[in-house]
Amino acid sequence: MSWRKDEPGERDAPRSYHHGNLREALIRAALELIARKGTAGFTFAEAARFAGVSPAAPYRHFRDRDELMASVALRGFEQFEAALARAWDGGRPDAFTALDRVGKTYLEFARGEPAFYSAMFEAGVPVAANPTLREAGERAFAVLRGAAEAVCAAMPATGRPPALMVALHIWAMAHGVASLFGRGDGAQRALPMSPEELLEAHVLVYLRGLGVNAAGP
Amino acid sequence: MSWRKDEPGERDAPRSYHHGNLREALIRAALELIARKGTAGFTFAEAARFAGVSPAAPYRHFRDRDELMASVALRGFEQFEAALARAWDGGRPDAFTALDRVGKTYLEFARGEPAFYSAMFEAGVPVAANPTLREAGERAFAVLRGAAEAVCAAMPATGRPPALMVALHIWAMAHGVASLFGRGDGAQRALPMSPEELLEAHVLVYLRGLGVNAAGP
DNA sequence: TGTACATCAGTGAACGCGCGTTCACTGATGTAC
DNA sequence: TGTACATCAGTGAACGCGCGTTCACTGATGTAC
Repeated sequence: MSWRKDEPGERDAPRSYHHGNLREALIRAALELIARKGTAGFTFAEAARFAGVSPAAPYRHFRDRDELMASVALRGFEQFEAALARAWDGGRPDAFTALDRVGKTYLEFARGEPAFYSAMFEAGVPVAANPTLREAGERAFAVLRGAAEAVCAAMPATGRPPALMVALHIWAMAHGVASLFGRGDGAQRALPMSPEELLEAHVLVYLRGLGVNAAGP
Repeated sequence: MSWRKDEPGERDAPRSYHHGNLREALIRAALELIARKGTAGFTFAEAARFAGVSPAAPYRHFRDRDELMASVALRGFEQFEAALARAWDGGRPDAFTALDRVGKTYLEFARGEPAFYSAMFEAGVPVAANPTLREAGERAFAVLRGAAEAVCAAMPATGRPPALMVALHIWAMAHGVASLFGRGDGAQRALPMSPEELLEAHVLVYLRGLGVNAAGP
């Protein structure tokens, strides 16, 4: 058609016959379309249109829509891991302060990246069946696992709960609050407090139940 | 075509020109199709085919696919409420035993009724924007709220947490564990314990954190 | 009890549309010499 | 430095398909008298 794109959002380089980085552009197109219309209302053809290429072009990079979707989820897990690791920051200045940051980051990701979040947790992408995806998910979980280990290490040695269980509980709390109350879109419920406050209180009660004094020395 | 249906699953009455209860049949068809292929892979036309009627027939009962989807979610909330209320059973023989049953029932529903669960929580149905749906969701939540109140009533009057917060926390724990680990389909992660055990331990630690001795007298 | 009529649930044929997918192609890029 | 060639990313036209939606219709049901 022309040298210009049909859609905005891809201004990085002047288009030539070769796109340059269509694979990336398609992932970003998918993200944008999922954010706009949910995981259901997003098609391979539309992603191509959004990226400004012919409907046949995506086939050079993805076998089908599902593979593109899986790539979005993979990218999501990678960014999720990075965000959580940044928040954890080696457990500085102490495990409880850092854990609180991790919780807030979890909620922030769910709200700020609803497309990633949907692709990772709600779109029915078969994470367990895809080794690359599963490992990316496990790397993200490993951050929570590390945090749980630090929390457990702060407990008296007798009666320490298994760190893995604590990590799974932390994950469930963050995921539960994020899914139910912390999405950007309309799935909001009226709440007497913010999701952040709700999660913070939840973790505090939980840690107290473990026998930890999270308020610090 | 013939007197027989194209698909099994609808044998209740011998079909005549009038279906008899097409509205019900369409909801059940939607459930079956969602269970098979997820919320995305289910169409209005296919639901009609599954119910054994022409593609125009559903328009007598639902404005469009979204309205059918919302009806599925509504039915889901109703059944969810009923199941939770049955499990709670007025808090007998004591709040903690009953709460444990409620948690197990939450997980059982998520696993046993994945189509309802998806429609209610993952399909992007705008629950908050639809009064009927929202109220049905609130009635289901009210069961958890009642359980939380009973748990709080078992605490010493000084330092009782707000029952609403406790209810939201219970919801988040159950929902988090169910969503992450307790779905029937492939979204399973390898776990060192069953979702039921994980949730039970989670609630126990949480209650201990509230200062409650859930092990009973 | 029987007949006439209004109602309305479901029919079936038709339509336009966008999607997924394929194909032979073409233009840009990189590399060997 | 320049030329020839291989590679391959993206084109654009084409297709079959199923979906959503509409329409005038028809058969079943219920009700008034």
